[in-house]
Amino acid sequence: MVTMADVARAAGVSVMTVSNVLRDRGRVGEETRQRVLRTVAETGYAVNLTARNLRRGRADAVALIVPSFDHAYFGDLASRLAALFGERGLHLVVEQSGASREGELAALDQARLRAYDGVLLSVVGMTAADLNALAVTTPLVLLGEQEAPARFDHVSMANAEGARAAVAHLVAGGSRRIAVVGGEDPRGAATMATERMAGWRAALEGAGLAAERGLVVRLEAFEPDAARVAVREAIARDPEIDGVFAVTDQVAIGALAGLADAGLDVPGRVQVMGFDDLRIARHVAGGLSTVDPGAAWIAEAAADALARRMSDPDAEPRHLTAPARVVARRTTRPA
Amino acid sequence: MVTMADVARAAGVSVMTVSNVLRDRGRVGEETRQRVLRTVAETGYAVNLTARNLRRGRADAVALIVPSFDHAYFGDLASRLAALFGERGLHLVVEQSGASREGELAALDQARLRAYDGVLLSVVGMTAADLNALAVTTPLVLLGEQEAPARFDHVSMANAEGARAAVAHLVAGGSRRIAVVGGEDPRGAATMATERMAGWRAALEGAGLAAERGLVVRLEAFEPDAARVAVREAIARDPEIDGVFAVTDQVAIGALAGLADAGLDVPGRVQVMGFDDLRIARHVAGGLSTVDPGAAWIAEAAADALARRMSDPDAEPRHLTAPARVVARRTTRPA
DNA sequence: ATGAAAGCGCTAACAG
DNA sequence: CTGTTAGCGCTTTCAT
Repeated sequence: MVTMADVARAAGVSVMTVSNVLRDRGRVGEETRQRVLRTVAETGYAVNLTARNLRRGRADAVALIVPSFDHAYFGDLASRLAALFGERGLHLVVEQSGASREGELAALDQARLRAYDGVLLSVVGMTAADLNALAVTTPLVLLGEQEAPARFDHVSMANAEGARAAVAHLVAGGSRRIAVVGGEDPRGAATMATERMAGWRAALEGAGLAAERGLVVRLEAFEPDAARVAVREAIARDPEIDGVFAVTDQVAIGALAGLADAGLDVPGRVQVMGFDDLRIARHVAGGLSTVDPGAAWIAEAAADALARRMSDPDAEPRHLTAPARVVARRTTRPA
Repeated sequence: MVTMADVARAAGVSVMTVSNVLRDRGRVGEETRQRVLRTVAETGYAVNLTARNLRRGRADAVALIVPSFDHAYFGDLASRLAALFGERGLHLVVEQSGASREGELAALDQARLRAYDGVLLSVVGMTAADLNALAVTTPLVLLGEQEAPARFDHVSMANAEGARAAVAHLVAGGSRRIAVVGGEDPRGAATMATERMAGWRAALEGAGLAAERGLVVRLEAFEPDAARVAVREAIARDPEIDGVFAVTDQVAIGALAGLADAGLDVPGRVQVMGFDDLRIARHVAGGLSTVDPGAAWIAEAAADALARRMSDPDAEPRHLTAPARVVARRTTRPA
């Protein structure tokens, strides 16, 4: 491995001159500059960022920690954030926590985090207590879950309100027995699904309808396969179901497949609503009606919040919620 | 920021003892150990990985560089790889190159790469010449594209053969005018799309059908929106089209939407084939017929190849190709 | 069982 | 315009 000292020796200058040339700092004679550059090219030298970062005390990089790489929502978020941080001269790297409490705790390992100038954490498995116990010194912004300790910056989406509006839209379209597919968190924590289910309940109650337990379709995983099977079973159990609110678009896609399996027309016989407005949403089933959680808004708010926290560690923590919006397409009937 | 020296002072020991306790190395008395551990907890100390990595000369981390975070295929790949490397005690971080030649070149910045023990690069925009010019010292394994310089390890999928089999399946199902949606790379480089298109051509020729230029539907981006519009236009231009081979499932989903817009029955009037076998493939349009490119195989081969390269930098480069397999579902007719 | 010294590769600060 | 000195926080090596 060739070091800066090797380059310096080969070019007949000091390491400082090499360093200065490479960073365009200090005053370096044009001739010397060229010689150093030539030597760098000849030797194939590249700075050791680990050493540079250690010395400078920063990395010019931020991390996004997501529950799973394998989810369209996070892919989209990561893409947006990469662009946003890029504009600020910061590199974005993505790490996976595994969507479990243990995974998140491990991913939040102080040591790991300290290698970055800032961290965006998309919480899923951790409880409020876990978050409270977190002793992180790296600038950190929490994403996604509804509740977060006041001392953290937090950017969330309007899960409950978006879900309420979505279900209200189903009601307006004429559905009376609306199942919620996704169910609540087993631990009763304020997770995305729990919040969205609360919105479902609120909408039903607001319309004078009963939020019966039988209408709650629990899922082990928020994936199409599980949803497809579960919806088929739910329909078989309760043929009166005439509306489906899926807690995510992925779940909605599975639900649509399950309804198709059962030979039920959408939206004629059963209306379907998703949540997330994934890019493919407009292309499935003629256009999946869903809730736009404000992904662009969230990415910008998160990037701003982290930049702010990085420049001022003592700034007052901010809790921001993106506005959600119902996107009516073809799996629901016009009101 | 609390350092190891701070902890040592507070615990009344030397930094070496702290280091030894933290890494479970060396012989440390139980009493001392407890005292150090207590001090670590009290001070909230966490090792500085940047310093540790500099000293140790490794990071216990590998990077996966993908063209875009925002693509289901790469999300899936990243998930699989994270698990595979996790088993080997290596941390996986994902970076985005931006799917352009410039982006990839920037992402391949020697300096960045050297911060990892190994790198997996999913090539898209770079030409063979670019790859050849690459002077990387970090253990590197190339992924995805068909051609790669012999000196690199390379794991690819059977793009041409998979596409050939897919189109042969369309022919067997009775299609005679089969459009390929995705088109070739403008630069004529051996990209995924070009390879898959070559497979389309081979299948047609093998069946005695003409691979007319009019059957090639070019796309600016391999996304549903673009595909939907392009397919609508193609069908309007040539109503005889009775089969569609989409170069990716994402494109296929858009193509299906376009065919639905045009009121054409799938698979009765037009058969549709995708490529990738994304998880949602089985849930769209009753089940999208597609090509399984062997994602699991690829992830394992890539992880093995990189581990091997990391342990032996001089090992003979290997070029591996995953077997592809047609998955016939409901958007094609049985032969 | 514990500690002192040296140095990983780089850059800030200052000297010339 | 260029070079010297010091040290970022840690681990390796060797001594005690």
